[in-house]
Amino acid sequence: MATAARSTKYRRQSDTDLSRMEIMEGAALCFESRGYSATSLDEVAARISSTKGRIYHHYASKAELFLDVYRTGMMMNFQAIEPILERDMPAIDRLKAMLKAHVMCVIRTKAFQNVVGQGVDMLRHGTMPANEHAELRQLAGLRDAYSDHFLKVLEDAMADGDIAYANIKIALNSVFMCINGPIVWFTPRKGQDEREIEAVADECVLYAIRLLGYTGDMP
Amino acid sequence: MATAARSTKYRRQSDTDLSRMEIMEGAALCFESRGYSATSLDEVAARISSTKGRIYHHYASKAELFLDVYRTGMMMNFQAIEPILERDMPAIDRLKAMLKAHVMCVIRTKAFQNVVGQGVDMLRHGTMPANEHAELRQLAGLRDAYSDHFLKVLEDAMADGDIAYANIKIALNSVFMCINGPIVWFTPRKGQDEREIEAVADECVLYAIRLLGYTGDMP
DNA sequence: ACTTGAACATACTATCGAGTATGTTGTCAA
DNA sequence: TTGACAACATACTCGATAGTATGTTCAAGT
Repeated sequence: MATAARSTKYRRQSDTDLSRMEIMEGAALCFESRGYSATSLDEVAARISSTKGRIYHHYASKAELFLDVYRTGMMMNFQAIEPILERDMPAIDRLKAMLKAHVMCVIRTKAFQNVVGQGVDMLRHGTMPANEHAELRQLAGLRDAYSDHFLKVLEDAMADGDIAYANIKIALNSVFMCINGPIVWFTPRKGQDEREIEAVADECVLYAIRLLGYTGDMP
Repeated sequence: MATAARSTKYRRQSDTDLSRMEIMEGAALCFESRGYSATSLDEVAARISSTKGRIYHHYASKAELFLDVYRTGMMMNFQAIEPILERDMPAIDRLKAMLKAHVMCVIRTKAFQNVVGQGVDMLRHGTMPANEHAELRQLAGLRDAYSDHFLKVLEDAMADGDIAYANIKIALNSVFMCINGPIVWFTPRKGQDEREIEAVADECVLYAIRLLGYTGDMP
């Protein structure tokens, strides 16, 4: 809806990124609701009122489409927290801001984040075909890098005495479970405006930092 | 390993429950690692050094096997917390005990709990074939009943002033995300004894009740 | 001891979906 | 303007797998 509808049947060469994004959005929704292997490319094509031919014109395989959705989901996450990383503020405040940004991003890009989650445990159990497996590992590296940003803020906030945890890995996992929760249980309501969504996100953030032993209150 | 190995090729009629349990354990592991639809019944059979014929002797379809694993997983959960429900103690203590029991159960029956999770969002998106869908709804009711037990303890503990939350649904979801976390991130180490597992569980419980605003310390 | 049926194993079918081969339409550069 | 190629659509192939049909072994009642 963002771009004017073309009257032509086929789209222009310069629009291939738009085409790929449309495919990815359809794929993300399908993968989210039925899972990677239960989703057929015919379904994905039907969702965007297209055909399998279009998908195979842009992607070499189903796995590559999946990986592109995965990568795009991770990019969205990075873009959400990157501006905060450079800000000069106490670790605890940076942590709060990062959590909030992450949850908002997660809610907005729910389908993509669900695919990211699927990708993570596809790697864990090695279901991907061998040729794409390498790329999957690379993307998992992205995920680790993202996680590390939170790990460092946690360490800093701990050093400042604002939070307290026993095992940082378990703590970080618990935090992520908490702030990724909306991927699983959040269902957007019709006519739900930005304020309501922010309220949900704020509550998630509150629980996440409380979990870390933070006893102050929220802004 | 609990029962002595039979020297006979086929097992006795009275052992059909044992046979079904063995099938379910293999299925749970397969479903956990590759997902429901990516798992073939030949894989499940191979995992228990058997054949598809045996599975179809006990189950009418792949979906029914899945549902039986689901049901069994839920039963394990109920059995874990049921004795605690009858105990006469302050709500906050009951909450702690229930959380601990749940996490321990979840870690011990990881594969089954993963299947429960898959079942939940299979229902949400209606992927199950229509005939088994009714049974899936029934099992979802079991899940809700289980969830309600925690919901009530939360309300009681809130009334006692021991915890504090804004939206109880979001709070409960966050708690479950936290205590179900091990299903996703826990990987059993070789030679890891009961004490170490309990330590992990205790930490999960700590984070879960901290999340609810509890500021006391743990036993 | 023999017969019936439960508990499997083996061999087959039918369908679905990933991938391919080929056809069609329109864009754009020269 | 035209021809080459990008952007698809259509029509197929082929392997994997859910489900079935049938064969085999043994346990237990009589």
